Amino acid sequence: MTRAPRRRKKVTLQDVADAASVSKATASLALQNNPRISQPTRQRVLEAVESLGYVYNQRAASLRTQRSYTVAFLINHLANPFNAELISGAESQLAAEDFSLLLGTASYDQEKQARLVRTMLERDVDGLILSPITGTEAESLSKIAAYCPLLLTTQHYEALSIDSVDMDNENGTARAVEYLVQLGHRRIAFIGGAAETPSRQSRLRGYRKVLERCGIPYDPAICVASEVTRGGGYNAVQRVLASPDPPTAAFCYCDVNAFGVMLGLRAAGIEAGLDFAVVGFDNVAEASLWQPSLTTIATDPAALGAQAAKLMLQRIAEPEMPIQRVIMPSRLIIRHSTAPPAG
Amino acid sequence: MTRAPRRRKKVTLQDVADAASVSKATASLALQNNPRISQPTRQRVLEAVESLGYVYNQRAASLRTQRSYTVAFLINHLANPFNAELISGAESQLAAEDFSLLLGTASYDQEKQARLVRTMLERDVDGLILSPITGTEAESLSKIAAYCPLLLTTQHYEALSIDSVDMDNENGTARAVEYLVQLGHRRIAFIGGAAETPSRQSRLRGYRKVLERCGIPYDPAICVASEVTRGGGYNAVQRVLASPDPPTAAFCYCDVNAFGVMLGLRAAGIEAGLDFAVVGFDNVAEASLWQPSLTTIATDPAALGAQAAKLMLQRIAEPEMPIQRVIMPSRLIIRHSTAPPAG
DNA sequence: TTGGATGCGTAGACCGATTAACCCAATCTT
DNA sequence: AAGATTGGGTTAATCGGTCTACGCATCCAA
Repeated sequence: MTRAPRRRKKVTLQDVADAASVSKATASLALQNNPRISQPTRQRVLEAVESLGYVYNQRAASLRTQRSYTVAFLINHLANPFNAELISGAESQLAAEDFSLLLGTASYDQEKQARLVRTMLERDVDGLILSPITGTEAESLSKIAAYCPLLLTTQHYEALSIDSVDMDNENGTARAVEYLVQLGHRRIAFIGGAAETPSRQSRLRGYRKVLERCGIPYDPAICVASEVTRGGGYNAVQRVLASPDPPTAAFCYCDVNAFGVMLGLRAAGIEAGLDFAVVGFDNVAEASLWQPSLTTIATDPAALGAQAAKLMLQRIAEPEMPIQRVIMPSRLIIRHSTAPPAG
Repeated sequence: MTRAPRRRKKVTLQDVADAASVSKATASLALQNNPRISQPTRQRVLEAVESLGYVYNQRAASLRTQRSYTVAFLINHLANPFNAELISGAESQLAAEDFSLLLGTASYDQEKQARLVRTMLERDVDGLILSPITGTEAESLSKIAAYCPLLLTTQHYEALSIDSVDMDNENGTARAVEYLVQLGHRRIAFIGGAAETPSRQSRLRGYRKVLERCGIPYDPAICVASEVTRGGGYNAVQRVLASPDPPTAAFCYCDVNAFGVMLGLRAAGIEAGLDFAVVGFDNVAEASLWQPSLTTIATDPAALGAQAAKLMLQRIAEPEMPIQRVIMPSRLIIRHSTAPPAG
């Protein structure tokens, strides 16, 4: 196999200028289509660019212009399809405006997140979109926000005035629980989600609101937090089934928990969609493939990402604009894991 | 055009130097732990950094050092879980070496890919990892490679001497087909994959090698390409079933095609794993959830991405090192979609 | 006493763009 | 005809770092 081609020294704007027999300034202005440069001169510059194979150096330019046309996006874990879509939506939106996306994955590691934030600030990004690890302190977020445009997604902090784009946890959950009530359920469990996280609290709020509106008492005994895994759902459902007055339905914090719940039910001889109603949240791809297919709340993570990017671009263009909090709509998708109570 | 954003003026190294009553050069060297700077002086500089909240400007430095510590990774579509894992693996590897990853998604659009490549080169990345769109011309690739370190993944070009990291298409397929033969199958279809793509050709090569070795004739009538979607597999399997001597098993180009094949079989009253054996390729998350669960070739996309990143870092460190082609191993995962031929 | 070393910093030229300020004909005003 | 415009460019400062070459004490050996 041949060796790597020797990399030739890069062509700079000065080289272009020399080739076109103009000054560097003229070359620069010509490429910016500045009306001050006459058509024939511009033409000469463009020809020089072409013949020398000049590639614009955005990095050098940004030193002067103080704009990097780059936005960082930090998430926990890319293999999570929700996050993949989120990033994907953001990237498309950014690319459409000639921005690039610097990606960082923090892997649920507080320290790694901090290191990545640091790196991104050193990279001098125009903005930072963060899907913070649960447990990230508000103070460290406001420190970042003081330094560069910051936008939170997936988790927002009530107390901080920082741009955020989130899905509608509260109303989405409410819609799901309402549906269960409509089916005739009165004992509805709330299963899963890491305790104390803002997103679980929002969903719990939506859940309680509906109960209240329908005159159903709230019973902490059938509301149990868990790890956001199948195992978490599996264990949690066992617990609520063991309660003196077991539920006939469950709203699950997320689809993954819901899958665990369905497995846990089956282990207890109960079949979701027949003897018990299960609703999830997220509408991940597996939701429609599961047996029975999962009734769930669909959010649109790509739209969420796109919206986050759009808002960030606005913020960059207009730093003094008032803080915005965007809530993206969600909708109920009815499948086969839900049915009226047995009997 | 909006007016220039009023950014908080950032603290520069000069500010730090002033605060520590040293020159800019000294401040710079101190932060680099250069032995030329005495301990007390270094200490003063570090204190100034701390008290002023100085943030290093990697972008400015890179102008001088000609190293951006940034690698671009271009893929088609991030929502594809294979790609998500690929990127994820690469990002971790890069972050571990203090590099950042600029992400671009080309969305199967040749022109968009070209635009992204351009943008990345203008961003002055240290290297570019590309999972090229099928149909990308070799010539344009070598043009890129002449300009900046380039690494191909997912598709390689025999004729080009460019670093590449790929999964083992040929042997992986061979292993799968061997397994089918061991089960007793003699009529084995090859279904799916976009015609003429390098990766399909490699897999087809692996398939034919095994047939040859086992003295089974190759029959183009039961080897049909298709779109890389469920629908593609669905339609393709109908075609081979209609052949005069229909197969009893199928190797599918990828899991997604395999799912389509299973659906197509079911539509024809045939059940995979009972009357017919189906093998996929990729081992996507759904493969284990499907009914019946899918026997498939597992590749490890995260490891692939990590390896790509690792090789790129080597290449950046040593541009003249000989071109490398890495093939990542794959393994057969036996599940329930395969069984000996009926009867 | 003189000529190195040696230790610790600093001056200032870069890197590759952008852009404010200026310059010089040619043309227009009055 | 003198002064003001205007069109088309150029000069040189600037962005925020890095790094080579040099300066200046101090100390040591001969």
